[in-house]
Amino acid sequence: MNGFLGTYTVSLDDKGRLNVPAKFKGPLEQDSPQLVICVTDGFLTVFPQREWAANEEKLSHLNAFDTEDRTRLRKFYARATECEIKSGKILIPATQREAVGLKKEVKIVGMSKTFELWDPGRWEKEHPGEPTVL
Amino acid sequence: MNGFLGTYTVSLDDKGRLNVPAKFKGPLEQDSPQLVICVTDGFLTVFPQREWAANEEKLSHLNAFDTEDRTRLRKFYARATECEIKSGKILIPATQREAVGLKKEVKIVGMSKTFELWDPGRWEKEHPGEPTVL
DNA sequence: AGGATTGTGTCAGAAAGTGTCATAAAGTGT
DNA sequence: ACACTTTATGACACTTTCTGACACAATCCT
Repeated sequence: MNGFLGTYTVSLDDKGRLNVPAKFKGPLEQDSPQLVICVTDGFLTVFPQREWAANEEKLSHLNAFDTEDRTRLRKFYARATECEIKSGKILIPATQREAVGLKKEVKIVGMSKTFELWDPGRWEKEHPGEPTVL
Repeated sequence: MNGFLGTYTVSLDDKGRLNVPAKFKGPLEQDSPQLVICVTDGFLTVFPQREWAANEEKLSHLNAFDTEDRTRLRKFYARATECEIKSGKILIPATQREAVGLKKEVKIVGMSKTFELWDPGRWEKEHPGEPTVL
């Protein structure tokens, strides 16, 4: 498996659940249904559990008693949520949806180890003419 | 489990009890209902029992006869209280609520091993534009 | 002791999250 | 091009979680 590749357009259902494309479903479900969704600059980044842990590892040198370090940790942790694929769908918490303006339609963009969720409008604005592949 | 993640807005009930979000409840209750709440710079830090013990361990090398070390120890111990989750709620002592200006609404901010409680006003002032995730 | 304050358990209604299924659409093999 | 399989969508019923409120217990104060 080569990681998450391609750009899809999928829909959220009435409760804000993402219909995960079959190609992403496999890797996610067999590894572990757990994942972490993090608000980045105007879009959401989805980390499979293992990948999140790897990133967290990189912060382990920071000192939770130091005010500045704590601020950095907060940036990381405060914007994240733990989620799960259930019945092939991922519920994106309402607040995260709102934070990046997700409505009914969502662009899913593979980034190998992780993938991103974009509002199609914002995606087009920041990546004009980018084809939707797959 | 990835520890405490995300930013929530929850309410205190009429007696000042924090309604703990379900995602935080599990870890807290299964580990042990005991926890320690500590006044930090303008907000409260909540340590699950085990995490408190781990931090205490780290401070054990400090010298109780050294003036500076004593000051640091005091910061840690004098501002802390032992609390408990009961019926899924944590009673925040009135003095701690007042110390950091908590009113009806509270921001809960996950910090992995611990989590923080902020007055929304102060949170927004110190973290402008930070999304409320979850 | 009496009254006030603070702490605790519980519950009902509202809101949010979850499982499942029928239909529609897309992809596959012959 | 056809029949068949897989995948995506939308809808519905159901469950869990959150909130605010109430009643009662414990504690403090004079």
